[in-house]
Amino acid sequence: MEGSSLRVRKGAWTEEEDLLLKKCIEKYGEGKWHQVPARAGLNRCRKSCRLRWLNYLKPNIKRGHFAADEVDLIIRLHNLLGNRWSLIAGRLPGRTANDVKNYWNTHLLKKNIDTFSKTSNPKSHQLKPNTKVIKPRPQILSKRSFLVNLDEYNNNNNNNNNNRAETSNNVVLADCGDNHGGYCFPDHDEMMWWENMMMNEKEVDGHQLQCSANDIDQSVLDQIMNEDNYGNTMDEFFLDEELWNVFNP
DNA sequence: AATCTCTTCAACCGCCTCCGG
DNA sequence: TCCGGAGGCGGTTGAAGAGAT
Repeated sequence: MEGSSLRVRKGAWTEEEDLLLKKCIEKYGEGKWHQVPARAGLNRCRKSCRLRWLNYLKPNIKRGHFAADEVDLIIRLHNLLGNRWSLIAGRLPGRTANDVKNYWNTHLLKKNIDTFSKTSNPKSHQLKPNTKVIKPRPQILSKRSFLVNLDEYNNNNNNNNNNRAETSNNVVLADCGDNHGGYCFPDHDEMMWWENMMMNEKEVDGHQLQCSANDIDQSVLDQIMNEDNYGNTMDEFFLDEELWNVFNP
């Protein structure tokens, strides 16, 4: 059992340990966490190293107060996704899942509880008591299975109406996370996609997932299929009922 | 000044999923 | 098919600092 060894150090990290870890990641890159403690000369378990890097040492991590627009986004995404902190954090550049979770628990959770008990202002961005949180089912696809299934999916649509753009299938999202080495939607497309989804909150609450297949440009799909890196690790695909069935016959 | 209480957030823990042997 | 190891995630804890009494 990890962390049960008496020899493994726990607790707050020292500057020296941070430095060792940083140098190790710079030299060998992220990943292979089981090798990191030995490589870095650290008396820490792999999980501790990974966490320290992802939540604290990694470059571009944004520290300090959450801006109003970030808070707004967190509230909206939490409405949609529930406690899927890594997904939410993935839409907030520089913020980690731990940061978002902590912020929610310390700042927003209390607010929501207060809001529930005092008011039901429809214009409020606070969680509505009866909001049904969408919990999309994650599907992990390797490059191979993604391409096969995508092919099947397109064939089905082509058979039906010969025009993907007219399909009613709804793709929910492709989570690329930040560190998976997999495909990410280009910023603009991704932003538009999320904006689109969140602008349609009413239907989302009614469980109709929002991004139809024609919202994802063919060029984006082409890029997925040509992306060499895609699928070496895995990305999650969240699918609506119909598309889920296509991918899981 | 001392003590108590509250808040924050870094870090840990346990669980789940995937992959490779 | 099974099993163990690795990566990753969400929930929880506890130390440290801030504020109140």
